[in-house]
Amino acid sequence: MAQLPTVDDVAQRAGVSRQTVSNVLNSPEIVREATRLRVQAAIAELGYRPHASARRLRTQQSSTIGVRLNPVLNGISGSILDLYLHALGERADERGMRIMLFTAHDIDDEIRHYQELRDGADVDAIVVTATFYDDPRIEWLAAHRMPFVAFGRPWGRADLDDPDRLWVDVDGRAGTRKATEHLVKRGLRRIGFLGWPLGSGTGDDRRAGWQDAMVAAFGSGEAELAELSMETDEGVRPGRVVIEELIARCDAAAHPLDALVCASDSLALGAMMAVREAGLPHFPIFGFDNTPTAQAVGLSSVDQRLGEVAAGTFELLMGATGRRVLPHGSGSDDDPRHRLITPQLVVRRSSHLELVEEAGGTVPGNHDRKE
Amino acid sequence: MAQLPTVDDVAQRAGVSRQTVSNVLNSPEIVREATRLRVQAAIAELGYRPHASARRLRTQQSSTIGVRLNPVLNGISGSILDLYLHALGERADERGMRIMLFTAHDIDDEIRHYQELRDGADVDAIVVTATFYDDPRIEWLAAHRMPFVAFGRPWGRADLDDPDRLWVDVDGRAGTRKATEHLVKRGLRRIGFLGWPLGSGTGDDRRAGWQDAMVAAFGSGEAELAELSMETDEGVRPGRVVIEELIARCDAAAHPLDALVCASDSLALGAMMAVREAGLPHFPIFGFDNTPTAQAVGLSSVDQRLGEVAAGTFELLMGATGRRVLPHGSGSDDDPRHRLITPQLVVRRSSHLELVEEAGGTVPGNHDRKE
DNA sequence: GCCGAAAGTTTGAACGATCAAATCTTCGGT
DNA sequence: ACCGAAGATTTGATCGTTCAAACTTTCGGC
Repeated sequence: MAQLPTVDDVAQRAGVSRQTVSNVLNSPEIVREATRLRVQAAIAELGYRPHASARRLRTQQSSTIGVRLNPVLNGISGSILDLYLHALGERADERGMRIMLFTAHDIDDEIRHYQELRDGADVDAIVVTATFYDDPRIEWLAAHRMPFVAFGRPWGRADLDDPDRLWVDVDGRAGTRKATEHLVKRGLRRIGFLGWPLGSGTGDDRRAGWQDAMVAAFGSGEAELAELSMETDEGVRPGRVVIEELIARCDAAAHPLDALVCASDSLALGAMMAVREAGLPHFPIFGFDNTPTAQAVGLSSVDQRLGEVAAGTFELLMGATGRRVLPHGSGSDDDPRHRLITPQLVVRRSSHLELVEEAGGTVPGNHDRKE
Repeated sequence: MAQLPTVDDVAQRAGVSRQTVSNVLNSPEIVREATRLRVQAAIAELGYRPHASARRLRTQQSSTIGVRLNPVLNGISGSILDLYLHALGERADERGMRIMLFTAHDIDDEIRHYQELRDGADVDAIVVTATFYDDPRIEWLAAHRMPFVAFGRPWGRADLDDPDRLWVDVDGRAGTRKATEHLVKRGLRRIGFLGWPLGSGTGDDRRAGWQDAMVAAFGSGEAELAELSMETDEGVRPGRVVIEELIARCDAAAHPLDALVCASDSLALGAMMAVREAGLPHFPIFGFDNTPTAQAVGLSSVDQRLGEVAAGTFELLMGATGRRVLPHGSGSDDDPRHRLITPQLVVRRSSHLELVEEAGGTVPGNHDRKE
């Protein structure tokens, strides 16, 4: 058999017509059982598989979603998008969807790709990541009625509930609150926060969670909160530098720092190095993102549960169990247009460089504890 | 304009026929200049873009390659496949190609996906990663005459030069040799190697590079090589445990260890922790893979140059400058069927936890040095 | 036993492009 | 001015599938 079998081959074999074969595949319930079984047998015998491009041409659907593969910016945390991608891939498989990747050098380039993918009927929907205030990509997608989901809230926009703006995101505030509460429960009092400069939606959100917990537990006032927190740029080095200042400041105030919650694993790693240098081997630290690095060095962190995020992405695009992408702007009113995932603590034994105290097993299992 | 424009719309606008429009797009040289300009103007005015699925149906080509997105196994080093994917994406864009991702739970599942992608004409070729001895995926692809490139040599096979087996890989041996030579040049004598258990092609290859350099520089014999090297499973913890033994062993022999070359960044990170515990703050260590983690903690490493690997992948699939995938088994005899990329050292100042000695700049630039 | 509706199946057309062959133009040579 | 070949353009068919409408069969009710 030189050629791949087509519907006609199957039809001939089963003694029915093209369309009946097509029906067996797409709406089996309207075909009489006897015929259906005969056709299915023929399909199996010939090893027939529908030709995806032909189907797409006819249905104008690709069963494919497009995702931009962002350039690796920040060493450590860049990988969370990769983890999301992995999770998306698995969920896509369950729904019979595919993922098409593309790279772009800037936003305009990305929009150019959207257009190509749309016009070529290559994708049914787009997943937009790393969204920002007044994102032109969102405007473009909405204007062209292209189905999409954003990973990341439309920070600062009034239209959080705009039915045209589907989004999934991680509730960072709940995450840092959980981390802080965990430290409070362990009897710690002076819990600091190391975050990013004010103004980034995500960063402010994570700081708010720490603040919530501190106010609830100790009724901390503005002054104390300011004394216990610092802001700096993302990265290991900035984290290390700034945390020294914070420790010094608290020591000077005669209320030494007890523990630390950070806005990212990078910052936390820097802080971890600084506290070790400062001779505080058991200083508890929480990172955020639960990156492979955190796992490797035994840093406690907040896991974003990207599997849930990916599942939410498809729910928004295709409904709870649907097998095709819903048109842009549809969706029932009782179904919210977004998903906010609550992250999970991953507590690694001493909340910092744990390995030092461990017994020397050769192939240790996973000691992470989730809560 | 409700519908997207088609070739017919453009043809009508330009006062020519369908086929002429098609020719302008696919073989412009056979169209008279005047006509070509008229058609191009019409294309621009209407914003026409060819419908990818229709083209695929007719040409039986998808301009898409399939890549399996492997599950994140080992925390740190898993990301090198992601980096490769990024690089592939950029090269694909240059060639007008797309990348389709898929996930699979095991090898059989992966082959099932191959079949689907092939039968649906979804992809023109497959990129296979993490290949191993007598890989059934390779057999399947070759048997079904599906074009493919493997990232990773067919270790242990006699058919390294089988024209049916296209592969790209990184010359790990050259990488560890370079790293070792670098340490030799810095005046170090007792340079150890921390690798994986014998029998893994990649691991043995990396060990061989270290051995090459040690023999060339010092004429090291079997005994010394054995004394200076250890094997263990991949991971931070195993690395840390084993390196303590190695240090102790060398101290006992009255020839303390001076430096270390490792088969992975994970092992190197473990080693880094161990030597710091042992009170050796300036002990030079080289990792392998140049992962984000290595970058973050200032670990010297060997960069695989995945951009080059990705470029090689497309050269093998499509020729030096081609825009379409070559059929399986084609390719001229003078063009080798593989690419072996020489990696690059990334020397971070002291070849280990550098941050400690640095001045406290707030937003430091990239201090990595490549050689 | 006939009628009509419902269920099941088939037929022709279409999706939007390219291939192969047919037709029309151009143009140099005699 | 005519011929033939090369160059440029058009026409009909086709890729494999699904849609829409036409057609055939089944079956309950009177």
